[in-house]
Amino acid sequence: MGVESQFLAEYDPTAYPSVAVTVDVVVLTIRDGALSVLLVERAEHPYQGRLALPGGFVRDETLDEAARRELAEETGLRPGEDALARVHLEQLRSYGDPGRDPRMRVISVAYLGFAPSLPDPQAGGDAAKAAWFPVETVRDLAFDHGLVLADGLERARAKLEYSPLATAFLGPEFTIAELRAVYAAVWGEQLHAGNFHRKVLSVPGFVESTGETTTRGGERGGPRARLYRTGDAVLLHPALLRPTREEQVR
Amino acid sequence: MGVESQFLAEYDPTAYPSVAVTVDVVVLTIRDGALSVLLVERAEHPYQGRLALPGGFVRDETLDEAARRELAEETGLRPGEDALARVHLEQLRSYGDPGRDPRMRVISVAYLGFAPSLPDPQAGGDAAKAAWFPVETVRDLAFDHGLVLADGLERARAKLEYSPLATAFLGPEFTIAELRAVYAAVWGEQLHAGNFHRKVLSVPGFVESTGETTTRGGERGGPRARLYRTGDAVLLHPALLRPTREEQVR
DNA sequence: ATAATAGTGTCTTTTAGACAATATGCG
DNA sequence: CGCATATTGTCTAAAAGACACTATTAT
Repeated sequence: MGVESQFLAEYDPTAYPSVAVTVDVVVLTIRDGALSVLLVERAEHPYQGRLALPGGFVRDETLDEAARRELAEETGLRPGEDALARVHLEQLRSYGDPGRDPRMRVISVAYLGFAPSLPDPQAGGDAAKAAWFPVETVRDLAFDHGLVLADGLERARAKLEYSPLATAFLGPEFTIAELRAVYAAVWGEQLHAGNFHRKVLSVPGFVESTGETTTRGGERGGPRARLYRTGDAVLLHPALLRPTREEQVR
Repeated sequence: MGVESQFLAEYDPTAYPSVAVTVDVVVLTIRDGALSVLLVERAEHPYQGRLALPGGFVRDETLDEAARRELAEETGLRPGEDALARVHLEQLRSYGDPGRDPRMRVISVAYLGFAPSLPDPQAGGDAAKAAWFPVETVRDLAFDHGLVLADGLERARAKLEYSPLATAFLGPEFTIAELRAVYAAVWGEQLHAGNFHRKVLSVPGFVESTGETTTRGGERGGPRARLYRTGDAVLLHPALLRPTREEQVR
């Protein structure tokens, strides 16, 4: 018995109806100080006209490649472009409840992305209207994308605690104040400037100095700030914990 | 244009060849003090005779249900059984590289389980030989299951730090020493008894006293230990961090 | 000049971890 | 009895967090 026919014998199409696999991407960025997510307006049924996460079917490629391809298509960035390469992408989790898509059984592998400031999306080719939306204003997404977004936000908030990925929201050089603004936007909390500053510099490998400073002070005054780039740490130790949330413990 | 036909128009079978979706389960338990994983011997090609994670095709059910069903089938536990209900199961991540299964494109949604001591698996019905193996002895798994297992172990180790899930490896009542043995087995490190004891009791909601003690002391002497059950915390705060691994930070 | 901000200093509280001490109960 | 173990005590170091202070620069 050949491998193929044997497999098909095990694979009873009645018991296992055909399944589609898609990737959906939660790409986050900071725009005007607000944590924002890339959404597209659906052109077709179901959920026509509703906002949804960018995504599409997986082709003959890895899941990671599918996620990056979808991201490129929806942002209108060229695959080789530097800005695209600087987006951090990681798998979030998969969603496969029967009925989550009314058309057929669809398993969606969701990805989470952290992007530096990007140009406004160009509705490149077949892509529907895409735009950045502050996450606080988002509601009534298509499919179960509201749940996916919520899971992505929680992952992002947790990730900033123990990984240096906050720097993925910034350019190659940044000030401690800019880094603090990322944490404030993602966590939705103000952070104490002095303590944050000392803490960041005390974590080995989080950031390294460039030796340079900004060419001018802040908008409303203040000294020039030193510039840093991302260090070589992959884990923050000790971690930068969110302000105590005793309430959320139980 | 109907919803179905419209979908099919978008879904070009050339560009998107048919895909199978499976669940694979990394179930961990503590046996004789060693962290162990449930594996099955493959009866069929490919990888005939090799050990693999238990798993199978997703039917008309949620992914979570599929994982619990596969777990029940491979352990021989009845679906309604109490022991099965006490197994903690959570989604790990998905694996979908083209070529990871030589027969066709297979996307596998992996689950991670924490089980209390279970009876030896009964090769229930069509299930292949299943048994528990100490994770340290495992090698050469079928497919990419070695990678899946490694990811599951890392998740389990991290999870013990900030969640009370270590108690899922134990019965409903346990001593602090038993809990410490779980941490030692999963992390592969000895922990200081005195400091561990005080730390566990200091974390709000981690464990609560039953007021009872064991009926006799340890095998080789010592006083009777107090018994505890799992508390109502879902997050440990402050967390129980692994002994410093400065080395692994970069 | 005024106000805002970068960066540093100081102090208190919490937590981690090393180590010791005491009491209990098995063989 | 002798030893292993449960539990508690003590002390030190690391880290978190509150708050104050100085220097710098935009307006």
